Amino acid sequence: MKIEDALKLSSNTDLKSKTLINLHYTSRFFEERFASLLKEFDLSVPQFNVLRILRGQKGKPASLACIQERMVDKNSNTTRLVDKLILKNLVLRKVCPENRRKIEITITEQGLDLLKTLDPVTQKSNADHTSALNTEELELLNNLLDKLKSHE
Amino acid sequence: MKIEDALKLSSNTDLKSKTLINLHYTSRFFEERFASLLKEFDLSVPQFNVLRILRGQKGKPASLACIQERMVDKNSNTTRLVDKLILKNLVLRKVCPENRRKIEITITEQGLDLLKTLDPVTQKSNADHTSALNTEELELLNNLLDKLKSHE
DNA sequence: GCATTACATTTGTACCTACAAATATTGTAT
DNA sequence: ATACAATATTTGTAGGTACAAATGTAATGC
Repeated sequence: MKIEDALKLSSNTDLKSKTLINLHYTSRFFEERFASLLKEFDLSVPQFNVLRILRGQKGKPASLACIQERMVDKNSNTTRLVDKLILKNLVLRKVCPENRRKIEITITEQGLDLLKTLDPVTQKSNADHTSALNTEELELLNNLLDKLKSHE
Repeated sequence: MKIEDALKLSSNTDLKSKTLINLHYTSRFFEERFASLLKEFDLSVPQFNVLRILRGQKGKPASLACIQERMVDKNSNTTRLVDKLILKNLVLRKVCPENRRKIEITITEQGLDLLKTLDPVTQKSNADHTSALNTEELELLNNLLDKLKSHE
């Protein structure tokens, strides 16, 4: 469905504005679906992202700043996200002994298990959500998005 | 900048997942910038969208359900968004006389004036944000986004 | 050493989002 | 007419986002 029909956009909405609205709307469309999938596992999208980043550390602990840098939503309040994950026993937090300003966060066995359960689920969901585009189109879309971000 | 570098994605992230992450990240990237622009005018993005929808009504009042249907963020709590706009004298709310379940919302002169001030500002911002793509690429991007949403 | 600055995180506040339950009004079936 | 369902909005609650101020720790200059 074209974005102008989905949101009944005025016919004189210019192409540049329409593209940004379409980007926003399309993104939210899939985020919502992904969020409702994760909800069955009592996880929010940013919480899931924190876990994924921690797994990527392969045992090496991560500081809050390090997590934040790699989050899709850069402005998430990482302190409070980690608080929630600690309550669920999915991550551990301890003060870095070398630099007590820093916090060392690691994923627990339970967190790794949860991700292991989620792997096939999220993969299937992502494949399903992108099923309308073939490989070539997906690469094209990625390139256009990367180029769009490169504006000065 | 490629998304895998921006977020230091694992090299074995599949194309489908990468595309959805890129979509999410790119969208947030521009939403943030747009939000900080609107902030100078003491408006949030959803508040701005409500005003724009009301202007599109050309005097005809809109119900909350009607606004909601046309919002980019469908899950905004329109009642509370409208509350905030009323406090700023940008919209009016009254009960529909034919159907007292419905609420009729209209934009005030002050709201129209604000949008008039914002028009050149947002247009310039949108043009700036999309400056990295030419018309052909923008149309291609729109088509890919529309196609992506059409998945079954 | 002591003040100053920089760094890393935490806390506070206002707003937004997601969703379920509650309220009020209208329409419908019998 | 009354009960029941449908519609439209409101309210409550738990999380998330944005941003500024506060806290605690480490590094630097004198």
